[in-house]
Amino acid sequence: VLDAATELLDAAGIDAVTMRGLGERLGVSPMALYRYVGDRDDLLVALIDRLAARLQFPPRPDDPVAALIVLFSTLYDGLAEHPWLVEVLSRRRMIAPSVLGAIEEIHAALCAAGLSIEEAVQAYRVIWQFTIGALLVRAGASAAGASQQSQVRGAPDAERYPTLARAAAGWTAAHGRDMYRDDVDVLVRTVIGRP
Amino acid sequence: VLDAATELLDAAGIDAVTMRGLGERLGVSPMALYRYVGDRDDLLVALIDRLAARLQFPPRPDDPVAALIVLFSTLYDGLAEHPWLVEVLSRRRMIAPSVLGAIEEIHAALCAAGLSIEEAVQAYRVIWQFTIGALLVRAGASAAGASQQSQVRGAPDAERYPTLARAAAGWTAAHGRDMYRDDVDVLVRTVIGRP
DNA sequence: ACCTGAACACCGTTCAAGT
DNA sequence: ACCTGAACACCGTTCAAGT
Repeated sequence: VLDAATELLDAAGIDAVTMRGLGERLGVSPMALYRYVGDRDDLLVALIDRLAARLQFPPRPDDPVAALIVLFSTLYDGLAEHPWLVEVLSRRRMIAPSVLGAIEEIHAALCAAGLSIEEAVQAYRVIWQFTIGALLVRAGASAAGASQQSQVRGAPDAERYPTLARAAAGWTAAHGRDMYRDDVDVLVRTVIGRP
Repeated sequence: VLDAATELLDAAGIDAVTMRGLGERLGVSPMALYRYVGDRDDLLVALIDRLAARLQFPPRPDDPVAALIVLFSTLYDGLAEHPWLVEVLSRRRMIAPSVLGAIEEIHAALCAAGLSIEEAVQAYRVIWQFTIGALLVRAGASAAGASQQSQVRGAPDAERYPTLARAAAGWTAAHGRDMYRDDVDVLVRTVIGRP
């Protein structure tokens, strides 16, 4: 059912996952699929949950801060492979049941680090929204990729934007590399109040 | 040129902004538009820059922390009205030239608060990615809206997810309200190191 | 220069009809 | 129950042709 969709996705990308294309792959009319998924968006949501279920979390360190970084990094890395994912997430609110375990662990680690349950919820929301924003920025960056879309090339007009001009070096340094790991590190530490 | 697209967008939503629909509104063939935009995605990017240029920033307080909160909140509020925006951003890396002024001010305020230029860049990236993630989550939430998409309804299985069960109250509290202002507040303060 | 018509190669989805 | 054919109402985009 969804196996074929996953294969199709891995083989030909998200654009190939259409009702018609999937029907063809299964040797079946596109209409037959509507008995099983109801909707194309439904299909995509189910696909996301499948990808989430595939995530392999490495063993968690005892230190809550280190454990949090492992958990978030694994989520980020796993989702970063699929840029189309953020597009679906922007259309459908969803919490993939498959990641509930990880979310539980994150909350537990935040509490273990000394936060109250309310503080943990807020901290989780902040870091999660940061994570998903990082994914979105990354998706945009990879999509732009070879295409010379980077407006604001070189030093931004020092007259009008003096601080940005000074910051240009830092920007281009951040440009290529993926800064998620560093950023989530400072975020976790500051949120927990342990610099 | 883009005026018509903006009107169409405001009147009938992003789905109505198609080459064909826009051509019809202008009393012109869809093909004529390709002399002016090159691409549908191009059109959407230009539209985003237009929305960004429309943003009205209130006067900034002298206190850098307060100024940062005003700047980010205004960006957030302005972009939150257009959920389709994150979809475009996920496909195209872009920095709308119209918001460069705001970005400059943000960096300046971060430096004024005592951060080095490198720290300011990192702080900006973290808060910006958090902002865009908040927009994405919000877009998903509003899209789900009336449709009963909220899986994980009620208290999550206390057996398997004890911490989440304890957190349930905090979650449902956060559910309806928009927490951006509160969240960005703590984020700015912690990043600046002034609790 | 600027625009059009006709066509290509697709979509998702509905709905009545088949086995 | 499960599937199909044909059709509906669209898309973005190419390309040769018009004024």
